[in-house]
Amino acid sequence: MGHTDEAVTKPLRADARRNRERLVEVAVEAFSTPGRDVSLEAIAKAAGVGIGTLYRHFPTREALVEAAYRSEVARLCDAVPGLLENAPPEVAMRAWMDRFVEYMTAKRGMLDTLRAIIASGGDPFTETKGRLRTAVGDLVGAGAAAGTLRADVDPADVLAAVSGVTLTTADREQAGRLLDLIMDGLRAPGTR
Amino acid sequence: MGHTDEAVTKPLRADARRNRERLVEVAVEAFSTPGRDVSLEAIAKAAGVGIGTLYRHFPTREALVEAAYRSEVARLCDAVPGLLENAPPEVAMRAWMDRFVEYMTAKRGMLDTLRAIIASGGDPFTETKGRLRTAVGDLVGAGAAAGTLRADVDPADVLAAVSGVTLTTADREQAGRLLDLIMDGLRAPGTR
DNA sequence: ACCTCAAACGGAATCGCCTCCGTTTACCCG
DNA sequence: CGGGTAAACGGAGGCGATTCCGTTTGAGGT
Repeated sequence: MGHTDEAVTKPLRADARRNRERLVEVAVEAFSTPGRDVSLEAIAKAAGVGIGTLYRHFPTREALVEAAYRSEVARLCDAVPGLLENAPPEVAMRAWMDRFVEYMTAKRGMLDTLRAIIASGGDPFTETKGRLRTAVGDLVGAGAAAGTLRADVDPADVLAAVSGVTLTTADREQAGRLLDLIMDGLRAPGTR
Repeated sequence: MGHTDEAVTKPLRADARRNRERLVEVAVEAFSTPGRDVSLEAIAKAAGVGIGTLYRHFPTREALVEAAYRSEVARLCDAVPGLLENAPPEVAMRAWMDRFVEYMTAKRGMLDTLRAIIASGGDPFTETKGRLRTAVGDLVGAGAAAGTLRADVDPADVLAAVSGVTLTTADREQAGRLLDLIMDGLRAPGTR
């Protein structure tokens, strides 16, 4: 009755888990380059497994893309605690934004397939959106607690702003400048 | 100045036109059976042409489906004058409804691909809808002029009603009874 | 009637998707 | 520490899509 997935997932054999991870890893890499459409066989080979193995783990191309997508989101969100440990919140926030740009860039290569997933009834977004919101919320919260970031910021707004930057900017440099701009707006009054 | 397509279409060689027609014909037939997904090669063979010929005329599967769809609509609309010549308007209307049911049945087999066409930006409907409206309008007009059908009927409503019947009924017999019912509603007062 | 040539034809060849099944291997148990 | 077993592996094979190019043919000009 869970709403997200199965609590009864069997422990998966060691080699199986290894291969699955390997596949997602390669898939992220492969899908990140836009324009190139990679064959599943190529991904399997790059991951050092047979095509059959790929298909057992991901019965359809969509399943693989979705896994790759989720994996990227997870990496992004999991990075937050580490960033907060090693730097003051406002610096962590800025660093996280940079990662976000990378993440969105990767997503572009998957866009077509993600569209297909949506068209066929799936919804890869609602879950991941929640996770992202939480991640930003943690950063904002830490900054507010430290007094360096404004406390009245809606994480969703930050997300939207950063998304906008990645979608509209051409190169990294420009994106960096815009992110700096956003950061300025996030700082608590008097901490400029 | 046409808004629908190219006024500069070259006259197409005789054999080419023959083959194209043949292909559409076979495609309609093939797509009309739901569930069966026909290979393009099968269609080509059934039409007695090589696979290359099929691809030259219809570069993608979608192009073929759309052509088949348009062809069906055209057949349906073109039938109206003939029906009106050989029968009083209310009888012609009823006969046309029967044909409409057949047409919708055929469309079901194409539904998936039509969906795909829409998803990729195409719109196979607006044009055909207009043609259908005109066709029904002619039938209604003739009936009104003859005094056997109500004059205040919106063709779009008739279309909607008949569509509803085809979508909800299981067998021909039931559909026939419902169409009779609709016909009754269309008759001019006192002509029951 | 014949010639010419662009248009049209057809199908072999290539490629990716996906299935199926014989082989290998991790893990548990005595 | 073997031994058994179910899980996992891997790739050959079947199938459809799509391209490419050598061959055929309709149609206009002489």
